[in-house]
Amino acid sequence: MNSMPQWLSQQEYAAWREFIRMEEKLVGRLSRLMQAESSLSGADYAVLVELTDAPEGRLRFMDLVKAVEWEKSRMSHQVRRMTKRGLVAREECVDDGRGAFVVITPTGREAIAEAAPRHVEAVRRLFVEALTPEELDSVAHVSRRILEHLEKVPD
Amino acid sequence: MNSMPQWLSQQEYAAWREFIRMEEKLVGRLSRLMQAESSLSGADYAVLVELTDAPEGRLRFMDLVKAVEWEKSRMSHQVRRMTKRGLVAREECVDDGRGAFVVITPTGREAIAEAAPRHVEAVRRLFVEALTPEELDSVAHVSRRILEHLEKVPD
DNA sequence: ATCCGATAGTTGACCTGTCATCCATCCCTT
DNA sequence: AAGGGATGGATGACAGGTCAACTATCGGAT
Repeated sequence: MNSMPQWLSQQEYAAWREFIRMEEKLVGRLSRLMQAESSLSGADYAVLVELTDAPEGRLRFMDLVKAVEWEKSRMSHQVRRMTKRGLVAREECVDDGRGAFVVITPTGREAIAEAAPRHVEAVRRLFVEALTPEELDSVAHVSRRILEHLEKVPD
Repeated sequence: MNSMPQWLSQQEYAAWREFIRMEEKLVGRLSRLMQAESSLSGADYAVLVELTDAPEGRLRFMDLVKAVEWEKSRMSHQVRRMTKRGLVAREECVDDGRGAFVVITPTGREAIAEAAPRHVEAVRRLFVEALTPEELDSVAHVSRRILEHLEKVPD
């Protein structure tokens, strides 16, 4: 791709390349750490955090989907696997015959209570500690800019 | 996680949260775009770029692994799949009985020649165009900082 | 009352990546 | 020359995600 200067400037290409290398390494390493230390994946963690924050640890399936911004099929698979492991349970919804609730179980609460400190610690070690406060702000700012842009731009 | 202010400051948490949302959306969208437009995934693309840049489009398996910084088992699977699709071929290595070469095929060259412009265009639309030149520099800088830090920090 | 589009959620096939393990060859030491 | 650790690479089982279809219910218009 170095041989295609007409498409991306040196600067643009460098930014992209560094960014993509960084995110692969950072995310990869973090998820392996989580897997190893807590047997809770990032996906498990995200779901359990949402449920923990919800009243009675219970959320409508679709609300859960919206909260973590996944596709519903992904969530459906995820919930099935987590149910099998006893981390969450499904409940029927009286109001809406199509609906379902997802509830965190005691096992699930235990799991996230144990995982959370390690997870936060990993984020601190790998990410937060790499950067100065100014750089942290800069990450937040740039991330928001990209997110905004993604919402405006069509596929 | 809002309920654990002692672990990550507001600022630190905000930066992490925005970053991770952004990278999920950006990477997800880019890879779906690539899949749809060119039937070449990001992984396929990375491998073909490396091979294209190599003399005779040929690289030792392990050199390829190092070039893209993957695990070797990932590369092994990837090469098998790409071989099946005719994008690359394996060749024996005379010098080293254990060794193998991976070579890009004419089909592979065609594929990347067709995919490259679309890929670059997608990177431009989703990423480059979201940011000012200063912000691009900032991304590159922060990414490097994190990468350096990752190398220093043990698991 | 019924029809119909929208919403809720599931499922199965398929692709990608990880981990652990395995085998063969290489090369260094004795 | 013979071991033995390191290196090169393949493989199989598995978890995770995407896509496309499918089912079932809801709710508003007729």
